[in-house]
Amino acid sequence: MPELPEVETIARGLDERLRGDRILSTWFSGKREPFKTPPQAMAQALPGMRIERVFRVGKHIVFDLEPVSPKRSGTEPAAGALQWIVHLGMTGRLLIADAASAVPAHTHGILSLASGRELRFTDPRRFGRMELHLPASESEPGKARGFAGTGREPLSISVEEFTVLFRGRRTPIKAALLNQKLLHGVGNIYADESLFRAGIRPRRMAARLTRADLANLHEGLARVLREAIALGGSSVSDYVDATGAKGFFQLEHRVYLRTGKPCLVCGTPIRRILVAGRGTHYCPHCQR
DNA sequence: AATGAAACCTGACAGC
DNA sequence: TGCTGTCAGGTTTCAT
Repeated sequence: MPELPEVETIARGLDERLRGDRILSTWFSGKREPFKTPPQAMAQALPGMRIERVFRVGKHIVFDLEPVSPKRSGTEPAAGALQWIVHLGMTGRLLIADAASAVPAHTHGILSLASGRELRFTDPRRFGRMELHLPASESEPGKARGFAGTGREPLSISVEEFTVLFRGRRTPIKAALLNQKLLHGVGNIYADESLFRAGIRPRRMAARLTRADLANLHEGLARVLREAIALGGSSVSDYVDATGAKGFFQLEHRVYLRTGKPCLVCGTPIRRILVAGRGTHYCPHCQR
């Protein structure tokens, strides 16, 4: 369901409310789909851990966990530290609830916390995933210890590095934007919205974009993501953040789901086509 | 190597 | 009311 701005909003809300709380016990459904790490392994590793921090990497939500009584060694991560990673897929939700409240349908994971609350993972469509990320072994001291995601961060990559990502790619620019091994975090809404802001047609070959096109796209993408984060993300159907609040960026969409409606810049009806198997919205006049 | 289509799931909604 | 078809914010896998 969520893309970078929605995941960022959820992660911030979870960090604010869960930091310092402790996992007492867990429950995981028997369904196979939502687990990259077997539920038995998570049920064994998570109890007794304290939540140090919650943050976003690409479309992943990362929980930094440490044993409650860690053996510290200088500035190194505490012995036994690990990360719990959640990807929400299309319909996944992470909600904080009172332990006494009714458990919603399609709940696949529950962490019971020392505060008396529960962190619940629900996902009707089961495209979401949970996994454990263990720190790199001592034998690889140079390796990054934390979960790094699959690609580069759209909000911190330089325009030079951004340009290099798309060099020689004989694929529509929209497909390249959705490729999480290049940039991670961009999904269907923000691909369409950033291409509109950059004035680029979604089917243009990535390799044939000019430096100016790519500079516009780099800028347009960062701007649309920042604005969306500031408004708490886009609530297109039933998206809500960790506190149950809706976002407001859907009111700022200029092309996404506006098929047939007049372009807000030139009045030309917005067109819908299929690119990389995804519904794609653009203005045939403003985007070339 | 890289690209596109299909598959994985369920729910909401429009039209008949 | 109920059936059918379409669509959905994502990723992986399998043919080309």
